[in-house]
Amino acid sequence: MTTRNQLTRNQNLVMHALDSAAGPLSAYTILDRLRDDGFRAPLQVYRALEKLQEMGLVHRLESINAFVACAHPDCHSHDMIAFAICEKCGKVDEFSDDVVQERLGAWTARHRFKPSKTTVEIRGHCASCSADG
Amino acid sequence: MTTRNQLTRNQNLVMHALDSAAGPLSAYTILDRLRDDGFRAPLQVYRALEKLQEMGLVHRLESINAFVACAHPDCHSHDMIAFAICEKCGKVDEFSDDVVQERLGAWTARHRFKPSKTTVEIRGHCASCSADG
DNA sequence: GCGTATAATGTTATGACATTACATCGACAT
DNA sequence: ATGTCGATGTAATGTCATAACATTATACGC
Repeated sequence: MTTRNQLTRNQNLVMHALDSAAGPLSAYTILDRLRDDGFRAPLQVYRALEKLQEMGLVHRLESINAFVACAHPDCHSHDMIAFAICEKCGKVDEFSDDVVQERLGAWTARHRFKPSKTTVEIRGHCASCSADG
Repeated sequence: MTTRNQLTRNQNLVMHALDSAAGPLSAYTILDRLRDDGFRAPLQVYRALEKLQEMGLVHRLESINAFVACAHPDCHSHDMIAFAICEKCGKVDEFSDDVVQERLGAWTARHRFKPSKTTVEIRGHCASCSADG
């Protein structure tokens, strides 16, 4: 976690907000939670999030416009990360699948498509939430 | 294409706007293009889009907040559809992959996760755009 | 035809998410 | 001290999506 120590104040605050959260947070929710720390404008959050994403410490969930702390020690080891997002409780499971990665890679290679970012997000109900009803 | 004939006026207009477009359109772009046809408010577009998506005639691209006409005669034949989206020219390729579907299905089954919607979107540069530079 | 239930539409306002533009500050090398 | 570069502060604006409520169209049993 060498990168972790080089974070700026704002990046640290945002990272901590995500770490302490049970699930993903929207940028504006993060903003609200950091009001007492001096945050005033969305841009302070978005700028920090951008850097944290570059460092692989945070992921953006495209399908729900929210951000989540990376669950793995170092996410840079995978190109593609998949998410299972519970629409009831908000819990997010992060996983990677080499076969999926391979297949998508095969498609892009075959079509000479140069991928820059791949999104795999499954929304639904997690085990405990679908048990509830 | 039986469903196609049962579309309402608004649904028809939105469908036609997407059909005539080279690539995906945002809801507000659709709205602008339908001003002359009497469209005034975003909701007219969003309501039509919602129905068209239910019928499988239109897909929403989560990662770019845009909508695209389905490329296949009947998309209901697949649970999961993947998209390759060119960030330069906007071209979208739609495909499905049984192996990917299988693997994601295996993961959700193993974790007793009940999926409702799955998003697979690859952003990058298409063949012709990456050739350009 | 007539009443009625249901779906679709029109309109205004508002909520939610994200970026542009520009000024300032701090660390650091020259 | 000064130029440079990255981070920050702030206001304004742009973009995407839905809530709430009134009205109109359509289908269907009688």
